[in-house]
Amino acid sequence: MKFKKKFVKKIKKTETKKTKSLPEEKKVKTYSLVRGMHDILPKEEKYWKKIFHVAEGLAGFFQFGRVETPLLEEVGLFVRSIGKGTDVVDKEMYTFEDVDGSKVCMRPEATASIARSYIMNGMWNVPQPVKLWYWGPMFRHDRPQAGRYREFFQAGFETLGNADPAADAEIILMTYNLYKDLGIPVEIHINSIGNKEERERYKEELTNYYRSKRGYLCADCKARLNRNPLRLLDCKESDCQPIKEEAPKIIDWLGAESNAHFTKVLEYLDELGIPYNLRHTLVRGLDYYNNTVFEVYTVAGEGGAQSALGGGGRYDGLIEIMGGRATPAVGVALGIDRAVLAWKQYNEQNKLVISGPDYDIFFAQLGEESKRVSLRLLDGLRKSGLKIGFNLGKNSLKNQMELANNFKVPFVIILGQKEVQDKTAIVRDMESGVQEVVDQKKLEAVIKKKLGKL
RNA sequence: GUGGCCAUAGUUUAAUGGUAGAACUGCGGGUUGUGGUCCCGCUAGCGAGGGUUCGAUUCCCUCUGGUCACCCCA
Repeated sequence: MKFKKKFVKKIKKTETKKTKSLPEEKKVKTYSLVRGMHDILPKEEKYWKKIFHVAEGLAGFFQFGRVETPLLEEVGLFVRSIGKGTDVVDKEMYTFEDVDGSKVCMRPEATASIARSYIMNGMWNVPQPVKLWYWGPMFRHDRPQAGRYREFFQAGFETLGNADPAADAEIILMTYNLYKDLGIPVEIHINSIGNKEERERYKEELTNYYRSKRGYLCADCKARLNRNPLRLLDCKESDCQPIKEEAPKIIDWLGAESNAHFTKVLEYLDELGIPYNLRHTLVRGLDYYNNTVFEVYTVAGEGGAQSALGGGGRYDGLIEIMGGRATPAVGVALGIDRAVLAWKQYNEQNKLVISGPDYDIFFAQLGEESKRVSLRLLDGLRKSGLKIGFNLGKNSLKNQMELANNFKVPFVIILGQKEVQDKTAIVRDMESGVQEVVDQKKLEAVIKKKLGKL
């Protein structure tokens, strides 16, 4: 990191020098990011690493195998699964022609790829259910905002081949635990949208209801009435709220089977002590969902439109639509960028610091001779498990002490000419300033003892 | 995709129709074997293009990017 920074600086310096010395020369072009793309810098890494670690741990315990599907897929895969008429497919896909003329796109989500993989790899021939999880970048050409990027990371858990409500509960439990373990306060919103027939009947009912109120609707809602009636329930226009309140609820249109499934899911959640909000206006934007749908929202931060951290539900029809055997499935997709954002906001609000000192100790070297053996000594300590800070680019001890101080390490190893000769090293206690000469062979043991790691 | 707001060093910012000052960070120094404070120095900037003007960082337009709301979603 230090090295990289320096290196960049150097390059920049020579560039500006060049342009300055040649007055008529054009300026060196600088690059900006492609819209909606962003760098994830080392500074952020502790958040990403921790989230990945927790997700991986959950996947491990609940026996989800990691699957890595390609970033590039056939366009048709998503058109078929997510559905024509959805924004994701119609407006937001990065679609282009491959070199051979075939139409491909950057995946906007992973569930369709998982379904494809399940079918292609004949996963119905292994003991069911098949539980898979993933972590990787997705691409949607949406208008960027804080917490909404065109390249963004999602993690997801998918259970294929299990129709039991317990599978739904397991997925929701994992979702809830992920944020709970991180310390991000969240709430789960849940609803059931029944099966296709129930939904169609409900849509009709809803449309009829809204038609009767047509005169009182906002312009957006009038458009939604024809285009995507379920979206009427999402309207935030204050004039439409009373109409929304009175609107028929999908839950009242569920058949016995769907109802029983949903009831069981809720029973599981009660048993698990997971708080949830029944939200009858919750309908998800992708076509493949049925029965259970849920979303997870952070209650940290300003709220804002980007407070949805993830969402998922059941998609019992998807595998069949995609050409496989009828296979019930349930899953969740979690927005990692948003989790990072929410977590950072939450920590800031509550003045929490998530990392301790960067290193256990700092290694300082002084003089040519010492520098030469330093790397060797450091490498010797590599397997000790100690986190050691060092900077062989610095030559003055003063500078290195300053660094050690910035890193807030409790101890510094000092290796000078004299110590090289004697095959010793100095261990300095930064708190008290007390120094001790230690045989190089005993260095690891002495430090570990001081750090209480033995 | 629609609309509003914004754009000065790495970061946070100041001022100005005559090309910019500061703080923090970074690098170096305060006699080359010792940190936290203090002092000094150095590096580094007007997002891009066009227009108005004798002259634009400043005014206007376009683009780009950010941000917010909508749409939608993670």
